[in-house]
Amino acid sequence: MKGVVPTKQLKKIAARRPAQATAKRPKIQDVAALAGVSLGTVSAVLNENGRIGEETRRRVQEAIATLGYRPDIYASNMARRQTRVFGVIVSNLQNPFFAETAQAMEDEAAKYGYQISLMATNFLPKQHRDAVKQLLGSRLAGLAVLTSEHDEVSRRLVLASGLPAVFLDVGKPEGKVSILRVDSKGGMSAAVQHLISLGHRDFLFVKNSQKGHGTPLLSHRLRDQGFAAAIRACKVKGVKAHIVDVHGPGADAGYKAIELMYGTHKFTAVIATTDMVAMGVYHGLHSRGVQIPEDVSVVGFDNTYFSRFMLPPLTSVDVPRIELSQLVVAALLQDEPGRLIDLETTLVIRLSTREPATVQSKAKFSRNRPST
Amino acid sequence: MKGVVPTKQLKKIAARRPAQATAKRPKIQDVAALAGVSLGTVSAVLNENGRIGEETRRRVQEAIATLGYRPDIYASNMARRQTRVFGVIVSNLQNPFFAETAQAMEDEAAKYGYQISLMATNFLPKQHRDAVKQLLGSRLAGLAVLTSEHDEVSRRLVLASGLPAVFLDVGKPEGKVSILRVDSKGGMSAAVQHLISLGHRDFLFVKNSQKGHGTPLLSHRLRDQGFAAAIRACKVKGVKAHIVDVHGPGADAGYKAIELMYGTHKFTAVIATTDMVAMGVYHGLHSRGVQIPEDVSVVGFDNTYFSRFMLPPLTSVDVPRIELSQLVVAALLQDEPGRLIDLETTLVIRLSTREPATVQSKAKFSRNRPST
DNA sequence: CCTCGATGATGAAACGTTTCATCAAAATAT
DNA sequence: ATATTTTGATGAAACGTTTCATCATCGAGG
Repeated sequence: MKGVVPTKQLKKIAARRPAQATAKRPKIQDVAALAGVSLGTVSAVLNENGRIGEETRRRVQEAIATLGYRPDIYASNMARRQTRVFGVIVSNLQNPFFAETAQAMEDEAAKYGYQISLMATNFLPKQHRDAVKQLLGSRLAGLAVLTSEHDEVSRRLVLASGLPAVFLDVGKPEGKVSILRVDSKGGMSAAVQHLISLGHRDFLFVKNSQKGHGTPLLSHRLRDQGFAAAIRACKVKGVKAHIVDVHGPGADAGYKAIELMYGTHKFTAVIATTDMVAMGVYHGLHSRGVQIPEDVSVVGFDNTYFSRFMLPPLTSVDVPRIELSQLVVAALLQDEPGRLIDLETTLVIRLSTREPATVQSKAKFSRNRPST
Repeated sequence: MKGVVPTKQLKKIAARRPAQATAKRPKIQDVAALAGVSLGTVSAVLNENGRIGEETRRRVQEAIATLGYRPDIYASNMARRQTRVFGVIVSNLQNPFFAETAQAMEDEAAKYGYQISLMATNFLPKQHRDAVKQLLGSRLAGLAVLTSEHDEVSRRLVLASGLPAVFLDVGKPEGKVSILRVDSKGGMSAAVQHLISLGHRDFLFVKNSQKGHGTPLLSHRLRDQGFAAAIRACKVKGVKAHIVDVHGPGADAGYKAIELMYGTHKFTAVIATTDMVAMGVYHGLHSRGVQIPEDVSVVGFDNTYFSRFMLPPLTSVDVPRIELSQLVVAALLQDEPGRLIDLETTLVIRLSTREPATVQSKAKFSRNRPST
């Protein structure tokens, strides 16, 4: 609130802001005139529809080039009653996974001349619904809901809009709504297998569901289920798992989880539902003097850019952002009945996982540490 | 490239995509009819310009409410020949500082009914220029260039456009271009003072300028200068500083910097030009068995959300994102001659800094560490 | 030579706003 | 009572595209 100009006054300015006398840009008319053709022809060339003769096309393109003409997307959108914008809803740009995904979506959409309108829900059901409403009200070409905390109301809004849409993880394809199913189960399974093969038997799984006001939100449900399934499916004797669910922003949740569980419960390996959560877990363990991976192994989920730089580098389940965005954009573009889209995950093993202490003592690993 | 539908085919679809038969929404006409007034009156009410009688305004607003009318921004933009969108250029969404700043900008702009069009340059001069061109070509209401790698060409493009703009750190106010000067000098000075008062004398400063093809880019120049100035200004005897400049993405650069300097140069404290870089520094030091802060202290710059969760939590210079976005948005809205805008920074002290080893041995600190 | 279909090109109408010159009515001054 | 100003409301024109029914041309088939 230190701004020089009070908010209220700015609001007035914002509303009245006069139309800028922009340096005038060429319009289709100009192109048409220069090329010696009609309006409609130029439009046809631009949009590659209709039939255009070879020679005409060349002339038009030449005219476009010499004038440096670029179509006015607002006029275009208005005439077509349909924008070239995909709405993208994410939970939280703070989380690098979403930041990276948003970036990937933008790049991918740009390939086809589409733009992205990005909204963050910050895990608040109200913001989520508002975002959906606002986006639906703006003539989008498609909507990608990349949060896993859905609410029924907004789901139905989207469905009713008839807009091509992609939801993450939750629900069934219906109308034009496709479901992108990240193979969380497979990822979790790989993580559990990996830890078990190292000799771990006592697990702590840290969930981070975000509680809405009324309905509990379904965030990361597939991951939770995947973990449970992996534990169940495991043939090895003596495997035990504690599950703890903490609310709040990712990293803080991880910290709290350790606060809650460490000391009172036995575990040699932690699986976090998110790299962010894993970060908090690191912090929690570290502040209790627990060494990773000597004392406790940790696995994350997302494989964000940062996981490489955590200390020690984090073993994490990779959710490929690039491919994800390709699949989503393709689905939105095609504008066909909703279907199920599957996305594979892979476990990336780094230094945060190794044999548990008991096993370790036999192997006698020792880390490169300076004599103090 | 695993998408089910080949890119080429998608491009065709993308171009031809038929106008969606959207559930038709009320237009101004409908509102006018219901309220029993004319088009222009409704428009006047909506934009709070012109003179409207009390009673009329009420009726119109009622009609708007009952119809659930929301103006079509595309038609509006077209008629006004001016959008309510601010262009925002950042370096890299991977970097949490930019992600958080982008979020803050979006929130702030939304308060005034404005939107954000976000572009990332990934430190590539070509992308930077392309972004500027594209944004300038789209009837923006203003442009914020929040990267510090400017290039002269795009600076002039912006200037020539006559658009209200804000640049970060570099250059002089001119035309409608304001300069937002983050007090990097003050921040650096605080960081250096802090370290010196702890007893440090041998510094390593890690720059991360991004080299363009032709011209070297000016990223973080103020921070570099701030560091140099702080060292120079310091009255204490025996202060020495090494400066190393590494290119590439932040965290990787930090790692490389340590690779280059550790062992061959003497330093007890590292100041990184960025939290991201600091992260890489952590990694580099750690992999050489160097303890933070026992052996080497580290200071970052930005104070991103993550710095709290690094191990140990990172001492960092805070650049307040919220206030930054308020200042920028205010400047863009006002649309007045460019001026100099100052933004304060503050040093946030966490656990990554303490007395250097020699001093420390006297004090006999010891960390809470479990007996292995 | 005539007809027909295919191919190319045309331009008027529509999209949903904002703007602005103009008008009507009411309030005020003369 | 008349002239003048103020206030409030009007609606046509413009914004820059896309769309689509229509027209012109040409080559082929009869």
